[in-house]
This record gives sequence, C-alpha cells and structure tokens, in this order.
Amino acid sequence: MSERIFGHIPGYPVGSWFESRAALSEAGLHRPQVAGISGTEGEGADSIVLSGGYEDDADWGNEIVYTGHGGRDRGTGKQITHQKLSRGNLALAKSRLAGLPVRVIRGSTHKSNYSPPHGYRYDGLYRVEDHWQERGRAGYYIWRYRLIKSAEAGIEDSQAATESKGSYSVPQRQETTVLRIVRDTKLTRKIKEAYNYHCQICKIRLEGSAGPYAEAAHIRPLGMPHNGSDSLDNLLCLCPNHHVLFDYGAFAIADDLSLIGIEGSLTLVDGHCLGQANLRYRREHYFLGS
DNA sequence: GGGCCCGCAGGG
DNA sequence: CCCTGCGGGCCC
Repeated sequence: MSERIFGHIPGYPVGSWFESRAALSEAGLHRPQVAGISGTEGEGADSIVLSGGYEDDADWGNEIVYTGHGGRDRGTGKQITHQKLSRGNLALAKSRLAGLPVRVIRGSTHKSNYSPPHGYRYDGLYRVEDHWQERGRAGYYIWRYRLIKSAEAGIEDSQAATESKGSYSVPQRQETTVLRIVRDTKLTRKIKEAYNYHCQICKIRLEGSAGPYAEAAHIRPLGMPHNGSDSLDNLLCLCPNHHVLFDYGAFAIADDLSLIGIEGSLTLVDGHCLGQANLRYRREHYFLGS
C-alpha cells in the first residue's frame, strides 16, 4: 500500500476519464473499490466519488453537498439507523480542519447536469467548507459536507506535473480572505503534532467534535519578496487568535525567545529550534515597537 | 431497469 | 482478524 496523496495525482489532469472503479483505483485517484470516501480518521480524506448512492446528495458544479456513509441496510441499501462521525465521515471532517484538498470524481450514475455520460471523470480539487448533521429523507441523521471547488486549481495544475513527491501537495500561495485557508503540508502537520495542537503562546488547545485545531505560522513568510523557508525553524504552532496577532504585528519574538508587545513567553519543545534570522526578519518587517 | 449477491481491498 | 462500503454482473 503506497502513501496517501492529497492533491492532484501526476499524469491524471482534471477531466481524466475512467471506465470503472477498478481503473480509478489503479490510477490512484480513488483507491477503495466500493466505498465513496477514501481516507482515514487520522490522516483525513483524499478523495470522494459521487455515484448517486445517497438520495440526499446535491450538486451545483462548483459546490456540492455530499452525504457521509453508514447506517444503511446491507441488503436493501435503505437508511435504517443514524450515521456516525467515524471512518470516512470523520476523515472528511479532518480534511476540513486541516484544509486538505479533496479529489472529486463524478460517476455516470450520479444524477446531475455535471455527471459524465459513462464511467467516471476526475473533476479536480475541492475543499471541505462545512460539515454538519441533519435528518435525511429517510428520517435518520446523516452527515453532510459542503465542498467548494478550489480556486487555486490552475496553479496546482501546473505545479503537479513537476512536483508531487510526498503525501501532501505543497501550497504555493495562501488565500488570505476573511476565512483563512491553511492547508496542511507534511511540515505544518508535523509542527502541530509536536505541540499536540497547543498554542506556543497561550498553550490553549482547541478541540471540536472532529478533533483538535491549530494553525502553523511561518515566521518569515514564504514567497516573494520575503522568501522564507518552509522548514521547522521557521514555523510556529499557534491558536487562530495568536496567529492573527502575530501576522498583524501585535507582537514579535526576541532572540532570547521572550515576547515583545504582549505578556507571556514562548513554549518550545525539545528539538525545535527557531532560526534567529527568521525572528529578526519578522521583527524588522512586521513589528512596530522598538 | 430493479433486485440480488458475490466480491474486493481498505481500514480499524 | 472482521467488517464495511455510492461495484458490477447477471438474473428476471
């Protein structure tokens, strides 16, 4: 079993067509032969298939409301119990928390204007914007997921061809809208796990029904013109509040790791060293004090 | 086209 | 190991 890949699969651009689930699995676009959700409770979900198996699904092309799995009678396929936030359902929720991209595949048996006439078609990357439970048409609670087509698909398309090593796609750009889309990479996940999702400033650990939430913050930003490095000595594990305060220049970190601008001190676990040049860069370019 | 059932491979 | 899941083929 190979490593799970989040993001595009090299060699299979958006629009790629497959005759069967077996062919989809072989390509690595969606590995399970039958299940609609691919992923684990720990890693998150990397792909889904829309095949019309659940009557509550809705599809508007760039926006999908997908139904979780479980609670159905094996023989008749009818909903006979509530669905639980476990297995693939929890995996999709984890992808939301981590901002991971989900490959969406539409099958011909999925009844919508966006389904292919035959077989299965890879329709690109979506993000999980929301998840909640509601009563389905059969009267039992089902889990639902709102998926939004990724706006940065074009960037990733060109990137996927050259670079797709490892199990996480590398973000080129971070959307900074009201809702911060912070996509997990191998490194950002590593920093969060090193601190067990505790904020390095206030030590708080936020936990929702689908698990803990934290954000990885680059000290010296990535990309032009900052050109910070994507490495552990340039990363912090923060709660959303302190991430915002850090990015907006409310505080900075001194060479001796004391905080400037706010009270408190920075927590550092064994083996995590911060680059002094990174700390200096942040102080000089974002912090107004001193 | 609907119902049935034999499957696989993934994941806990 | 056991259980499950938006296949797929073959009946009728």
